[in-house]
Amino acid sequence: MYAEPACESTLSMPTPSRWPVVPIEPAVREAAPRPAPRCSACSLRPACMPPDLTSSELQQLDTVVLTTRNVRRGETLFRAHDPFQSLYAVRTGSFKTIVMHRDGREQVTGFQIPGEPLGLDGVCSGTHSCDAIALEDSTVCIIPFVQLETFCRESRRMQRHLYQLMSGEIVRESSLMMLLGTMTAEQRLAAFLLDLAARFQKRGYSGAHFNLKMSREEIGCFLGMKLETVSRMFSRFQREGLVEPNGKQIRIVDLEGLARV
Amino acid sequence: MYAEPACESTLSMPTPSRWPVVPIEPAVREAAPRPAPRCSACSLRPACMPPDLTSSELQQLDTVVLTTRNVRRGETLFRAHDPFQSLYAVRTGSFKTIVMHRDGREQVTGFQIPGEPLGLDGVCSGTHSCDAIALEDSTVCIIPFVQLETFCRESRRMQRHLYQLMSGEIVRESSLMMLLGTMTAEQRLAAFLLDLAARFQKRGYSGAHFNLKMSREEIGCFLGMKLETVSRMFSRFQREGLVEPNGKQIRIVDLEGLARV
DNA sequence: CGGTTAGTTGAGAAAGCTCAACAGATGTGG
DNA sequence: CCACATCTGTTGAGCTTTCTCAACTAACCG
Repeated sequence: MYAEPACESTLSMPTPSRWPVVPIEPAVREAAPRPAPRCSACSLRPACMPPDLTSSELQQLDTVVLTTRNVRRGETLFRAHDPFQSLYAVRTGSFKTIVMHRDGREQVTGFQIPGEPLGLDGVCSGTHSCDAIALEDSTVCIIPFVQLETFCRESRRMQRHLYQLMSGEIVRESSLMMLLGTMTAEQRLAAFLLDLAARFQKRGYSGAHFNLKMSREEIGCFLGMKLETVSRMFSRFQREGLVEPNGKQIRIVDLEGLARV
Repeated sequence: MYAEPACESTLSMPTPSRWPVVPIEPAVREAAPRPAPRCSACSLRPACMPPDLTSSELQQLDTVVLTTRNVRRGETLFRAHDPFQSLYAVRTGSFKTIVMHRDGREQVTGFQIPGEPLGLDGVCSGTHSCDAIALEDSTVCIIPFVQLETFCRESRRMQRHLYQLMSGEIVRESSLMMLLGTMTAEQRLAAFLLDLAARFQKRGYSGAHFNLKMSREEIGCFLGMKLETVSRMFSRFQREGLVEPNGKQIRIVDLEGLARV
């Protein structure tokens, strides 16, 4: 999400569909799984898979991850209560995950950018517990869970990787709880921008200048505050010379200052 | 924690230590691992392990979980930055897990009662990311992670169980984020008491009458509010006839009312 | 080029925090 | 076993942060 890095644009180029029978029309192409460019050749593999797979493991991985799926902006990849079949890895674009209370209140529990996993919530009950919604036109790789389990019984590296992925999600959520439980609105937004900057940097994009794909309301819903407060905090950061916000374009001017907030 | 159920008291009876060499003295006995009563015979197994293990799987489980450890009230089972070696299952007593910010602010991320897991945060980086502190004198089973991984490659049931355990933790934390992000202080305390009641009921204790082992401050630190606010909310619930709090003794009078808050 | 949505800003209201006093419970040493 | 010190919990008063409601502007879309 956020940035539009030229270097990834090839990933979002439409691939000819080999989905059986179904005629290739926009409405269909959008929902239809399609052959995945192979993991073994994927530029996102370092972000997504263990670094040290052998070539035979890579080969087997290619037989597990066979398809991708396109999700248009605003559409759901899965919803709460959907049966859980597969994990997903964001390939292009970006998503938000939300949990909904019965009374309609919703909480954004995360934003996912390319290379990041989706669907881990579904393992425990066999049913998804949140909605995953595309923030822009996006693509995901589909990882059928039963096949992945089999693979993990045969490959220690892959087994360990999946455990680490899930544990990482647990740790990420703990620090989010810390954010929601102990920080002021100002500190939350600063922490959010710093986290974003770090994730971009890690992927080789600029950590200082990016493009938010989510609205002020979605940021607020993630950080536990109202959109007006988000907006005020952006203005405050601008006044203090920490950040140069221009709508969804964000330029971080003073990284250390932001960290000190 | 909370309740002192007579039915579990046998679990906390001291077992003769066979820890090699070390003389049996209080200071030592408290820290020393000791032989675990076997999983195959454990009354907590339904809460802790998959329900459908074969007898050969049970036998193998007994070779993985060989020891327990006692932790005195206020002491840590592990700390953030400790190397990760093992998962733990609470056997008797109760724990809190906390994440600490560099500036000293801390957030309680969970309370664990018998049958619940500890240490899943350590898998992702090989280092624990939180402190686990005993709320009362407690015992845990020690589950060496490398052996568990081996077991999971051999047993689908166990493999699936560990995935479910971790995913369950992810889902639990999401709903906590929802709580912290969208609810009022009153709603948070109500949700907390209801969650507690449900967990007790599930273990066969009274869901309507229990004994909190954590302080008002710890509750506040978990729910993202100050201890004074926790205390005021307890008083409010009492005035409204929902809960009969008597210090740490809690009696839930009107479960539906509490759910409606 | 209207109509709609997203973002900014202000003013007043409300929830929760801080500080402070006090009461009960708990623990400790004489 | 009591007296004293220390924690833990409760309650009140005033203050701060954030929310709510409202007006307005800019950007986007058909």
